[in-house]
Amino acid sequence: MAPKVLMVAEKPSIALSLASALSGGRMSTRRGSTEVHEFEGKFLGSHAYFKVTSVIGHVFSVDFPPKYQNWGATDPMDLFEAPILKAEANPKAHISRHLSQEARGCGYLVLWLDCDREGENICFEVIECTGFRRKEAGQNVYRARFSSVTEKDILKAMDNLVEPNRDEALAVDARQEIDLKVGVAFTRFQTTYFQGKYGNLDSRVISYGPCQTPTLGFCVQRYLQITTFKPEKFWSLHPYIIHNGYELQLEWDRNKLFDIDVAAMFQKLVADDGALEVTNLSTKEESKSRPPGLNTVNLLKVASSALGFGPQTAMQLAERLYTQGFISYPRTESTAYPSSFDFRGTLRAQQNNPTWGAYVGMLLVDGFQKPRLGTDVGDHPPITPMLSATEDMLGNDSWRLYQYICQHFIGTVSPDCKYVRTKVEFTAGGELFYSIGLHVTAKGFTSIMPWLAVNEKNLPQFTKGEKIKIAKLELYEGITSPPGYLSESELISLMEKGGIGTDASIPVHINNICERNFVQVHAGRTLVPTTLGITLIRGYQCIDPDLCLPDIRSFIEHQITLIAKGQADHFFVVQHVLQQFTRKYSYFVKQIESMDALFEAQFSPLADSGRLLSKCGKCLRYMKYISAQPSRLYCGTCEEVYYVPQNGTIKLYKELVCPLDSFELLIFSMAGPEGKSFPLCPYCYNNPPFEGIDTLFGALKQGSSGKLGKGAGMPCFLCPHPTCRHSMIAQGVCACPECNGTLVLDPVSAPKWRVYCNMCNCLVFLPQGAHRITTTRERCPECDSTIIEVDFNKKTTPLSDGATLHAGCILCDELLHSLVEMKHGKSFFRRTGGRGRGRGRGRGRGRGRGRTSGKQGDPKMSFRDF
DNA sequence: GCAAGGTC
Repeated sequence: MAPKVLMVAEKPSIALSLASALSGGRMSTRRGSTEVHEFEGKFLGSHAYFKVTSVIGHVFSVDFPPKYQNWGATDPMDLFEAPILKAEANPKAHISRHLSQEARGCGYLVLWLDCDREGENICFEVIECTGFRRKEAGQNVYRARFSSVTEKDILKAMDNLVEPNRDEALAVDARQEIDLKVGVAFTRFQTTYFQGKYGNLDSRVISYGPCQTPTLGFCVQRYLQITTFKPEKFWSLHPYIIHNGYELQLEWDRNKLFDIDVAAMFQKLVADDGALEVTNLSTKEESKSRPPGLNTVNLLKVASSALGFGPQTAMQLAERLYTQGFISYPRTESTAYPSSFDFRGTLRAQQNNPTWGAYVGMLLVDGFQKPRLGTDVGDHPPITPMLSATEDMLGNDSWRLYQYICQHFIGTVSPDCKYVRTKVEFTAGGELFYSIGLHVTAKGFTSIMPWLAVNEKNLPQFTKGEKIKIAKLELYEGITSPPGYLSESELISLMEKGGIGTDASIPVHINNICERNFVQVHAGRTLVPTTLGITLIRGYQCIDPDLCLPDIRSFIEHQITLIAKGQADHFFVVQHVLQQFTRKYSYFVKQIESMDALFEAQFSPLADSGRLLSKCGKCLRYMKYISAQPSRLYCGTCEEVYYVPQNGTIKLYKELVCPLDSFELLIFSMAGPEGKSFPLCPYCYNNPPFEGIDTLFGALKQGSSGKLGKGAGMPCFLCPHPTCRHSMIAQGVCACPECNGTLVLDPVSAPKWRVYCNMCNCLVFLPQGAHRITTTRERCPECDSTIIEVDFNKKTTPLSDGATLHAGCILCDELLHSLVEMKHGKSFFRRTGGRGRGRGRGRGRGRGRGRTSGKQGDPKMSFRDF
């Protein structure tokens, strides 16, 4: 039987290209976790059956075991020596299972992962998943090394299969462990230290990372340059002449002087002379080079500085253009085109484009240029257009990015821009002056990239030795000015130079420091650090400047490169680096007070923050509500903090009190018109009073609503208190038709009365405009739902005799049922939570909510006709 | 609630 060969690429697009190239397009494709392309062909000289599939980036990512996940119970110091686990990076994609299934019965595994360290690491993840080399012998693993995804390179790689490089893969393992331990330890420590102390410190997490912190460092460094800048006056001598009808201001050879007396002395010398003598005339042909191919980082810089798109947005737009077939793969470091690149074909695709088709047609006729040599990193070719498009097809934002990519590509194969530069030199009173003229002789690529055009400047004719009267002599007084805030584009350059992040992760790091409220993006996409960002960096500078310098990344990179090159052992390198960071960490902890001194000067203590909101059940004094993230209540008397749900508004709930702990109840309203509102007791929310409540309602902890977030405690709609009128027991109406949850009455939803599910996003509108809707203690004899009482508005009451009061079951009462309307949030079809996590237990007991089947059978069915 | 790196 012909042997089976499994080939695995890093992403679906490469699997497709590979399969197409190797099969000559004769293959069959089936769906799976990722697509699988199958065909027959030759492998190592004999007939073989091929399957080509892919992963989607890394299969695994590292994390700490569960017992280290509890912030309160883990000393961050212990993280350095903690074990680490590899878990599937995207469990929903089931890549591991996919690979193991596809590998079954295969005799050969060929690894086509990207040819960089990360790719090498993924090779071993794939080997792990397929179980190759573990089961029977006779299984062979090969690594294909390809420098581009072209048919030529693919075939060449097939003929030169090698072994995967374990050292390179181990270097990545080392980086993962180091980044995890260092990042998480510092982040947890400084978050818990500062978060608990200051009220107006607006950040849920004060993160630290060997990439994000130096990135922030760059922004703050510029900020400090600006604030510490001392403007200085300077003076410059500018003679004006009128010659052959031109009025000209000449430049001074000394440019500027910072001493007015000396400048004035030169002014006098020149003025006394009164005339300028032309001492030299020179002309030179110069050229401005067309750009090399476009890589990701340069695309991001232009997108930010010229198009106003942040890196994250730019990448999203590029990604979409790529999947729609308008541009080539947008993540590449290379600026050199592969030798086989089809310039003519790529240009031809654009020759009918209404915007630049004419120019492209001209290039095709007159002959286009070979592009400049760029650097070839061996990943992907530069970013180029594929299909021609117009603005109508793409929409404004995509179009602008696409337009740039096209202009850049066409620019790379256009002629250089040629111009003549004329310099005329003068002397007067012993001082030298000059004027420069520019005359473009061939626009070249600047006709397609007009913003790079050379500005023409005409000069009149001069003759050497000629003397020209000075029309006016100006002693210009200027003042030096500080640089502007760091632009995003400058930051990207600095990161690239400092080796901070990669083309794919640079946008993520920038986004991170924005989201953590360390910097803000201002007009012109400049990055302005916040008080928090500045204080953090100044703190690191006080304690251990290494922590925020780019060298911290280069140090790690350098160390793991030793592993990659086989010059050092993985274990010892990790141990050594972690030892260094452990020392840095413990020194940082010891010295944290010097950083805290800076925080004290900028932020106000908890006791001075927030506004009085509700009474503490322990001391019966008012607690303060601190709205800065993470929003929380602070009891100054008990010195206790009670977190509340985030991303919404919180109000006192009619001075009602929790029967369990005497804390005053609050009403939390999620943002948005359909955001639900619910009561909660701050104490119960932080300390769920019923044992097992977190496992019982585990689905909520998973963030079924998204808004409550992980670790959310127990709002009243989850409370099983049998008599409190705010509990789920009292406010629950019936079972959720969508999940295992319970529909509860939104107590403050008047006049748009509604019930919502306490688990998923199911929303049911009750009779609108009613004066009052309340739950009763009665249950429906048919379906066991809670009977609700509706007090209709006098004017709009649907009751025949003008009565306003009506009680009934929303499922079985004909009138109520006809007035009820079901809505969903976005995820109609998604079952959040999932069944069988222990929920349902304890529910339906006592005043069960419609789970017991009445004559209608499954209550879900009754929602069909809503 | 935490890092950085893939890719979607």
